Amino acid sequence: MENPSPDSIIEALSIDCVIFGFKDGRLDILLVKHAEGISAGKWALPGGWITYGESVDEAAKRLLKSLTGISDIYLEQLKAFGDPNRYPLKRVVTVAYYALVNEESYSLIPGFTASDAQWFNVHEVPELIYDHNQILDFGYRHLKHKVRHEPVGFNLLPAKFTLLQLQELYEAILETKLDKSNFRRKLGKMKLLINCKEKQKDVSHRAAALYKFDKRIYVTLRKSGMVFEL
Amino acid sequence: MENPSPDSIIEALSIDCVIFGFKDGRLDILLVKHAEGISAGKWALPGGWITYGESVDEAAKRLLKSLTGISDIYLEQLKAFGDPNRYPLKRVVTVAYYALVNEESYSLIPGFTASDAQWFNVHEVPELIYDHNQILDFGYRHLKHKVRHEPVGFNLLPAKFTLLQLQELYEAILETKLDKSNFRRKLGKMKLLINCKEKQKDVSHRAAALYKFDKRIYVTLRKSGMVFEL
DNA sequence: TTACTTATAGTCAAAATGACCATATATTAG
DNA sequence: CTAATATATGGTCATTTTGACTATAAGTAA
Repeated sequence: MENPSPDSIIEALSIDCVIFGFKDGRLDILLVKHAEGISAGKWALPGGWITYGESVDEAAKRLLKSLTGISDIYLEQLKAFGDPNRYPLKRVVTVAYYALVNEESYSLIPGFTASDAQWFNVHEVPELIYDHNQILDFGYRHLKHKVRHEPVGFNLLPAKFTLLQLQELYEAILETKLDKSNFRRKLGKMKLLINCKEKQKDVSHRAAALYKFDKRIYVTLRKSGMVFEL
Repeated sequence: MENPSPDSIIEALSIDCVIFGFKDGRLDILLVKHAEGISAGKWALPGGWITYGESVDEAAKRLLKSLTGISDIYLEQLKAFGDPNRYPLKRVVTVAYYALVNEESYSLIPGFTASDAQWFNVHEVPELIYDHNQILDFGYRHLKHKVRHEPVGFNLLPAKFTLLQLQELYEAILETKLDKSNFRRKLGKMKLLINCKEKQKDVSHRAAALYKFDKRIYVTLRKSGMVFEL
């Protein structure tokens, strides 16, 4: 049994990406509108086919870039979805990825198989094709869980951020209100943040200090786990 | 493009299971010895092919049962492994599952494509076929992480167990020593355990109380997450 | 009876948490 | 210039949780 050529697709396998963005205190999700095929005109998670020449991880990166213009971001496998009837035309198992991006850093470029690419508030998502709403739900639950045990949330912020922005991010993901003072104290003790010695600009109130996170500690905490009970 | 018949296999997709067991304070992993094919005589994770008629989850259950005789256990998807060269003959993406079983409750029955099925101490695993050592490593790391945030460890114990057994389980998984008194206090406050009002039997020392876990609280803690820092 | 093993309960200082309060520093309306 | 109003930043304090120990109880085995 020989493999087809490296750039022909594996019929039974696809990729779908659940991409979270954050802006103005709202958690968003990136969707594309299909331009062709049986799902033309409908909203969907960005995705596509895996080819013989690339790993599944590489396919996810490639597809995300070609559909939205986004590259070099936090992208991690979520789960394979393998119900026999999830895709109408034939049997396709899809490997879902989830990604965290700083929404402001990217301008969306719909790829040539997508007629549109747009951010949606995670609570105002339209009906999606196939089982994509299910995949999205799974991804959101996963993010909620993960953010409490690993410092992944930082991928959603710009490189330099204020403590309030960070707090609002956690509030948006976890859907709770947090005490400002206690939040700061907890982060202080984690030693995860480095004060940039800079101030916020163009705000109509006292400017907050800007922070970035310490990559060394970040890696340690991702491996060892942490507790972010709030 | 039509699908083949429901019981023919999807060429590009397989399943592999990382199955953890626990006995006498040791964490074990279940391996099978292949009886046929290019990997005959070598140890591997239990696995096989997915057919067109079943979901990926169903395939995992079916394969685990046919290879080892084990059914009705905690089985959850781990991750898809999709390196283009992971399988020598053709391009195959495998979906790995991990399972937790009480080793004493099952007698292993090697299926007809396996010549042997055996428990190995998780730290004394032989060289496995393909990328199975990698998959196993990933599964072990996953378990270590998960056990601290969800009460999944209980699936590795018999229905009724002593607090010392539970502690030894955590010690084996996390590779640490824990303080007995503090461990009990922490568990007491979680309200996860129910005292069976029975005593251990046939031990040559003071008999310990037997506990089972409260399924209601168990489900709550699995959803909401918990903190089991030790 | 004594040694040995594990069970189970309790102590106590240190650290962390949760619910507050107080003050500082900036902008803007009047 | 002054007051109103945003947000920043730091602090208090009672309560809870942790970590490191100590002490006693209840069995078996020699």
